[in-house]
Amino acid sequence: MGLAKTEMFTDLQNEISLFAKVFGHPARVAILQQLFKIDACYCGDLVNEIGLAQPTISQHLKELKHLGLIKGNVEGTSVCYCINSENWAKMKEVMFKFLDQDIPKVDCC
Amino acid sequence: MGLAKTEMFTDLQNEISLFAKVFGHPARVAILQQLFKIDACYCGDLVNEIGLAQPTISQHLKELKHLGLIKGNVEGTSVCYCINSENWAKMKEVMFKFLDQDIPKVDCC
DNA sequence: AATATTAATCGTATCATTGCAATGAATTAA
DNA sequence: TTAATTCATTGCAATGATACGATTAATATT
Repeated sequence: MGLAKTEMFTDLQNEISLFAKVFGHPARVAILQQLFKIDACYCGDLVNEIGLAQPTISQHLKELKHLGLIKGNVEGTSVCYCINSENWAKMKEVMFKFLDQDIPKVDCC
Repeated sequence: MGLAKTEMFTDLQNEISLFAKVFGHPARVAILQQLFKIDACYCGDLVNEIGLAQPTISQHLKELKHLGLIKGNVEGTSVCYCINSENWAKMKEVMFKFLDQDIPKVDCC
């Protein structure tokens, strides 16, 4: 069906999967890495840096913005993007807790 | 096109996105949480715990196994799954480095 | 005003993902 | 041997994701 049955999972499980999903494409990973590398970045710079078409980059930026991980600031005809520090920290906490669980001592396999 | 152009990204970017993609579904998050909670877990237990059909769970398990994050051990007619500690640690290191980047002091927005 | 620049949106083609019924494979129990 | 149990695999239908050309919207420049 291509549709995750979110109603049968906990809020935390859905939250983790939503964050993970947005990192599940190399273009969005590349965008975020670039935003970390240089403090502010214009959409056009990302189009040049990454080899995808402008509408494609714009769409990926939209998803990152929708999840609150980046902010966009209109400056004339161009738009400056940057990491949303507060939300990134919140996301990091959620993901760290999930990834950093204690691995069981007993190994069944 | 529904197809990520992996060739235009770095190995690290592709690796991060592959790990993230597998966490991008709440069922797989739930499976992993259960495997952390109880040391060993049979496929049937997961089908009961999570409300999805057996073939669906089996498919999610296959993806987790394919990425090396879990191991499966056949015991008679049932199969016991558990976390692959070594690979989980490797994955954690990669994801931590990505998530834990220094947030730029300068905020453009 | 006319043009140029930048980025968002729309529409669409294509491939991926999800979910499950049906079936098959392997082992165990009777 | 037959039946039951457990899980993997197959095949299909439905939905989601990706990419981009064409267009639109907004601002800046001339």
